[in-house]
Amino acid sequence: MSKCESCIVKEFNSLKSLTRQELMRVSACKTGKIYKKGQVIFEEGETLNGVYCVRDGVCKLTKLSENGKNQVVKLVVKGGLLGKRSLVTEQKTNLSAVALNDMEMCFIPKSEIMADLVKNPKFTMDVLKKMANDLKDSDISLVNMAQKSVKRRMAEILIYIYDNFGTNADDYLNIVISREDYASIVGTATESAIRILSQFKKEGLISTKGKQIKIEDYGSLKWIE
Amino acid sequence: MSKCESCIVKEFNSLKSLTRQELMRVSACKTGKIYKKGQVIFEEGETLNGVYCVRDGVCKLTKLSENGKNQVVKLVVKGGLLGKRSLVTEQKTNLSAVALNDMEMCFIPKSEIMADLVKNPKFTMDVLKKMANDLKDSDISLVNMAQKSVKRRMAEILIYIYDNFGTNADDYLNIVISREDYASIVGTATESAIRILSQFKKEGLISTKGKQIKIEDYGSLKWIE
DNA sequence: AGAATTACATGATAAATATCATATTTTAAG
DNA sequence: CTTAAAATATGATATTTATCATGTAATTCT
Repeated sequence: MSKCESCIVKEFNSLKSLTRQELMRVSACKTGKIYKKGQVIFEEGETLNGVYCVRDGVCKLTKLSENGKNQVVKLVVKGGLLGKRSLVTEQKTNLSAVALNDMEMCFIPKSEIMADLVKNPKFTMDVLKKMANDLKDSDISLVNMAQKSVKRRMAEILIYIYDNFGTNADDYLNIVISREDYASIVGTATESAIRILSQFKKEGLISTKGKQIKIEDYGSLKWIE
Repeated sequence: MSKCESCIVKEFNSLKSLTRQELMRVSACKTGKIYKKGQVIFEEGETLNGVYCVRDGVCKLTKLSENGKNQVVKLVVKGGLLGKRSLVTEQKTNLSAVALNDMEMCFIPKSEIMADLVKNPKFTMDVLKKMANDLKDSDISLVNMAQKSVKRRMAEILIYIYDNFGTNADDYLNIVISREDYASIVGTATESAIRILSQFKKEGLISTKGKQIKIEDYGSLKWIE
């Protein structure tokens, strides 16, 4: 397993603000973990005793609603850090994490990283900034959810995935998820999600191959409605 | 104007984690501000050069949606601190703040408080924790917005206001806001908000006197649907 | 106090979305 | 490879919510 000091993945998260010395210490105590598609990384209500650093793959962060449906709150890819909030607040996690494809992660015990959080102001400030940004994103999501139509939200998540996670060689979106997941991101019934994707297909905005989706008309999708 | 060192309001926010010395410095440079009902404290996109500490009154934090409607993201009362995010990220604010009734606030210049944020780990950790909690609340709001009916959301905001901000001597909710604001909190059309409140009234769950609302049947409201 | 503005209320109707039913296709398991 | 299970698709219908219209009550202004 590669050492934290030389790991490029950390460039995308707060760990980059640690000193070389701190990184070596973290590296020594981290453990690598592999998760298969569909596997639960942690469950809402669990006590996390560390943070997870995503080296490869994608996972969804979900929250259970009172009506029993799971809502996807965020997608996390390479470089993402899971469990920041629980690290800071000492509370049980309020989200579940589930692998959307095969994943490779590093687990860093809380005890190790907490010391740095208190002692290294650069690291603390970086975590603080990341958290502030998450909060901003969350506000945006809230407004989208409250004010936009399901069709619009679906178009936006497709654009979001395209912009942030890119496409493979055949131009299909890199992130491949079920219609049920799309429904749970957008906050609608699975059938409604399917219907809207079918409609997009008929209108030539997207095309599909199995679960894979290709964006055919970015502009129209972006400015839909 | 009272000194920060002896101000009880700060007990509700991160300022309580400052040392006596730091508080005296903050106190020396803070300015008091009065806002009338309906007055804009700051507007989305503005550069904030400090944080606001709410001494009295209530304000709403809103975000403009692309469709031109304002969405209320949060209500802030005595003890609340506005502008934390902008302080930390050095970005322009992503929310507007509008007074819902007459307010009394203290404004603390950024320059003064930033030094403490970097030097005082206890203060930094406290801001971090507050931010983490805001994030958790935001996730909950997102799920509510995505998965619950307008009626349910309306019931919940009434319960929320009752639980968090209390009632006056006549048992009417302390926070008095227009139906339009209710609509913008719940994320619905003003007419729909009005209709639902009328329905609640018919069902004996609430009663009203002008804009004031009294919760008559907390239990039924809480478990509605 | 009276006029004007704004907020509240409610009906009628349209549009969006959910739910239930039932095929069909795709994927996974043996 | 075959079969069972799961995911996708689509119709029919019900429910929820938005929009438009119009009237009444409450506030504000002068």
